[in-house]
Parts: sequence; C-alpha cells; structure tokens
Amino acid sequence: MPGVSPSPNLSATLIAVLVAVTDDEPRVLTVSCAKALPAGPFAVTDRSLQASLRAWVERQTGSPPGYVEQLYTFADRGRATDDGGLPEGPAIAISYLGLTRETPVPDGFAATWQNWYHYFPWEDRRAGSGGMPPALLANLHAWAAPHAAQMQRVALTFGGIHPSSNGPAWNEELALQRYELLYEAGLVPESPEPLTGTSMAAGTAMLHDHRRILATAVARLRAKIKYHPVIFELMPETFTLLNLQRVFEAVGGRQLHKQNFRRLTEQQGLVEETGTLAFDTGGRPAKLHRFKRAVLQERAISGTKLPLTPLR
Amino acid sequence: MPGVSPSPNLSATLIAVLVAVTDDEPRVLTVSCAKALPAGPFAVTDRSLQASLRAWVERQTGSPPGYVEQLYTFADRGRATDDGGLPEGPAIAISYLGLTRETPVPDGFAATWQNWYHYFPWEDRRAGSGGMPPALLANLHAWAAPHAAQMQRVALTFGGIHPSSNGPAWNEELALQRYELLYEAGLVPESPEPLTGTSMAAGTAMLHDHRRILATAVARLRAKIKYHPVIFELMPETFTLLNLQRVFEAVGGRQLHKQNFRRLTEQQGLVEETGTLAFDTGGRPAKLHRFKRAVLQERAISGTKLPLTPLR
DNA sequence: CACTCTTATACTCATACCGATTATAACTCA
DNA sequence: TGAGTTATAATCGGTATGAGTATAAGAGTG
Repeated sequence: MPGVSPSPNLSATLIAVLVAVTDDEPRVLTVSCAKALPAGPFAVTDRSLQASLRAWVERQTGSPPGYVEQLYTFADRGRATDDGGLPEGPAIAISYLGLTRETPVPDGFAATWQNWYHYFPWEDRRAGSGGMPPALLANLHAWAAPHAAQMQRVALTFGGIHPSSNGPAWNEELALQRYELLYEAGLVPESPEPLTGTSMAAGTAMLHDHRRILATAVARLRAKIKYHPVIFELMPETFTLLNLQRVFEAVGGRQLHKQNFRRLTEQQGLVEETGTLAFDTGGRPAKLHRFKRAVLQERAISGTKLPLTPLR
Repeated sequence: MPGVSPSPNLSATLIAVLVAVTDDEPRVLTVSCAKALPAGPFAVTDRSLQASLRAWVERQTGSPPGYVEQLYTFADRGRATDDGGLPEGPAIAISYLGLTRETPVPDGFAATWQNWYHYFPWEDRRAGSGGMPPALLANLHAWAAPHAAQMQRVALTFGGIHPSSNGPAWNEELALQRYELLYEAGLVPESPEPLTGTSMAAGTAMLHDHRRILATAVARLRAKIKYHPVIFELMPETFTLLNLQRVFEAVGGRQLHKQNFRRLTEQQGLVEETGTLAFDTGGRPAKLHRFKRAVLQERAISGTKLPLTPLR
C-alpha cells in the first residue's frame, strides 16, 4: 500500500558514533561537554543518508571517515528534547558508526574525543576483570537475586562472574545487552527508576539515549572486526604487529595471545612488511607493516577470519 | 546539535519482508500481483517502530510474527512513486525482516505468498549450481570481461563458477552483493540501463527497490540462522530432524550433509525428543522433536553455532 | 664487555571441531 | 522375502586453535 499520506511534522536526525583509537584507547567524538554524540539533521538536499552523514562528519572533523556503517533507526513520538526545547513531533533518529583516525577538532566546534570506557568501565577487561566496579556488581546481584531469570541474564551477559564458575565466559560482543541490563536494574542514572542511595559508579551518563547508541556501536564494532578488515581504518599507515594487536585489544576490551595473534594475522595475508624497522619498541626492533589495500575490496566482500581470541 | 528544525514534508514508510517456509520453499508475503513487498506508513500513534510493524503485520496476516529484526533504513528525496502518484517529498523507508509460519491471507487483503527464489533463481543451489540460468551467466561474463576488477567481483560473489576453479566457493550470504552486481550489469529489468536484446531470465522483477530489500533480507537471514536459533520461528511445533534440515536448506539455498547436521543439532541441545514417531517419512520412522523454548532467551543472547555446512 | 631486561619471532603440541565415509537399524511396498 | 528408503550410530583424517617453550635482537647498566 504505497502512496499513503506522510506523517505530519516528522523529523529525521542523523547520529554519528565516530570512533578512533589513540594511545591504545578507543575514543569517540562527543559534544555537549562529553555528554552527547554529535548529531545533525538529515539534509533534504543530500542524495542519500550515508552521503549526508559522510559530508557532515567531514565538515565537523576536517577529515572523512574511512568506513561508515548504519547502526539502527529508532523513533519516539514526542521525543523530549531535555535542553529546554519544546517537545517536537515524532522524530526518527538514524545512527551510524564511523571509523577514522583522531584529528584535532577544528576551531569553532566544541567537540572532544573521549575514551569510550569512560561510559562503560566494565567493558574494559584488558587488565583482567577489574573494570567492573565491585559496588556495581554487588548492586546488580542484589537486583537480580529475587528472580532466577534475572540471575541467569546476569550470568549470561556478564559471564561467570567468579573465575571458578563454569558458566559461559565473558563475551565482549554483548556490550549492548549488558548496558540494557544495568538500565533495567536502575543502575545507570538515565534509567527511568534509578536506584537511589547507592553509589553506582556505573560510568559517565549521556543525554537522551546516546549511551545506548554508543553501546550498540561498541558491540557492532567488536563483532565486525572479527570478520572484516575494518580495523585498518583505525591504524596509521605503518605499524608493528604489536601496534595492531593493541588496537584490537583496545576495541575488544580484552588481552590477546601474542603468538597466536601473529599467526592468524600473517596467515590472513592482509598486511605486508614495509622493509623498515621500528626501533622504539623497547626491546628487539619490530618490522613495520602496512595494510595491503589491494585486498580490501576482495576481503570486504568475502569476509575473513580476523583474530580476536582471548588470552584468559 | 539537537533541536534543529525538522525537514519539511518528510514521510516514513515501514516495509516488511515477512518470511515463512512451506513445502521446503522459502516464501515471502507480497502485494501488488507479487510485484511489491507490503508496506505501510509509520503511525504516529505507535510507541515504537518495532511495535508499529508488529501490529501492522498482525492486522495484515492475522498472526503476529515470531521474530522481527530491523534491516536497513534508506532515504531518497523525491522518490518517484511509479504508480501514477505525484513525486512526494523526501521519504524515509525502514525495512524489517519478520519470521512466521504461513497462514491463509485474511479476506480483503490482496496479498500472496511467493517462493523467494522466483526473484532470485540463482540463489537456489540445492540441486547443484543449476539455479543460475546459463544465459544470465554468459551475459554477466560478457559484461565483466573488459574489466579485471569486475571479473574479480563476479568470481568473489558468485564463487568459482566452474567446479574446477580453485577460487572462493559459493557463499550463500552474498545474496545482496550478487543482486547488486546484476543490477550494475544491467541484467535485471529494474536497472537504470538495462541491457536490451538479451533474454535475461534474471528472475521476476519488483516495483521500486523492493527486490533489493528482499535480497538484503535473504542475506541477513542466511547469516542469522548460523548463530541464532531463529530458524524455529519457521518450524511447526514438532518436526523431524530431516524437516529441520530441509528448512535450513530452503533458507540457505544449498544442501547439507545429513549426518553432520544431526551431530551439530544434537550437540547444540536446542531440541528435545517428544517421544513420538513420524511414520510418514517413507522409510524408518523418525523421532519427532520440539524446540526447547526454555533455552531461547539464553541462546538468543549468547549466540550459538548452528549448522549450515554445505554438502558440496 | 658481560649481564639483564624487554620485545620480537619461530616452533611445538594437544585438543576440538568439522567434513566425509561407512555401517547398521527400522519401516513400507511389491 | 527382498528391495527400496529413511533414520541413526560410529569412525577417520585434516585443520584450526589455544597454550606453552625456545630463540633472536635490540637497549641499558655495572
């Protein structure tokens, strides 16, 4: 049944999760004092949504994103604006993930790059499972304890909490489910019924549902890098294999086994040696590598198994 | 930068790809003489996009879809309506995949269920690689031959065409890329510059970009069933393991190895025996199984490796 | 220079998984 | 009774993978 009358006063917004990795930290471009993701209206003059977003990102950051992927579209009627604006009509928000390298924000734009683990401290397990604040974990358990189903969800999304338990292990791709669980439990400030009186330490909140969108992006990127060579959009021209491993670890939030990482990377044939060495590694100099751009199209299509095998 | 003025005359449309499997055929609900996917306006009164779609599907088919997933959102300014309507303002179309079991279409709705391989005959390789019409393949090669890059794309998306070649094998998840390639090659009627004078035999066309949306759904579903137990939304209450295998094969478009399929299915623990036998199998009676709904939430979250390993 | 520390790189090994084949069981039909 | 058909069990070899051990090559320090 095409040809129906359009909904009145509908507005469309593009929301960008722009990711870079700097100093072994995954970072995301934020606005509004690091409380929101950059967003802009869908310009009617643009050819497509993707083109609209690319152009907009380039205007904001000075460089175009190397890779763009649509995340999710959601709608709320009368989404409150929270910043004093009148409640608008129904709004459609289309969120995108973009990968780039960090560049200085141009003058005149109040945007900053933030470590995404500011918003999800529990997602960083590179130094073991220390990222999860014990108080938060205790609150989560207290919330779930009365209901077996909730206990199971906690165990499934956060993994066997204690190393002794033989339940499912930590799965880095469940970032969104973990955030949603904390949201339902009232353990993040943006919950409809936040638990009061408890020191939550559940990361930095964001405006609207932007932290949820960010969690979606984290989960999506963590899944993506295992099958598609998008990780190189986050790398400089040349890098050592340990550099590459650190970027994987930063995104994945967990440590990798060095020897196996090298084996997989080499047998994938996605990188080649530049012939020069990096002498600033602290130990034996490492060979510098570069991404074989020639195989990008091929692998982008056919998929490839990239290494993200946990160490512990 | 929230709070921008909404775009004028913006309209939002929901497009549903509703899939069922009947008689070992993957089928999709169509309208307009099997030339279009069902679509409806986004109702401002609905709570969310997903709820809007679910309610709408239930009204159309009489039963709610068991599983709904957002596919992709796209926009065109001044999307032509092709059916005599005036060109509208910018339109946003949000497409969804829904899984269900085929039910008789209620009176008053001119919708029909169609085998999706009507639209993509080359995607059905259950009887070997015979689905691809030779004429179409010849035309595709003729188009790609002058450009090495195009030849590579053909080889990557359609696999090593001849069994002798040692290139990449057929990958059933590349349904969208294959359709896009045929579109670019002018080998489908909806191409901007269709090749004339050749008998294309490239499946049945659809209105607008609906065939492209359908290809997206095919690819997404084929990828999904490997990691999430959504296949059971397409199954009746009880079934034999061969029934289950046939549904996998219908969706995947390729034959599976029977013994290995059983091994994987059993070790996943997603089904249980009902205790009764099916005597209409033609040979030895098969045990009837049912899906263990209890594990649905668990596996829906944690992911599971379901079998879709090709036979040849 | 000898020694230690650190990182890079090569090699080995056991296990799990996976594609494939063979063998056996249980029913129908002629 | 035997042929045909499907169901189900067991086995086998190759490969990917997680983990451990060994060696190479630099810097810094006495």
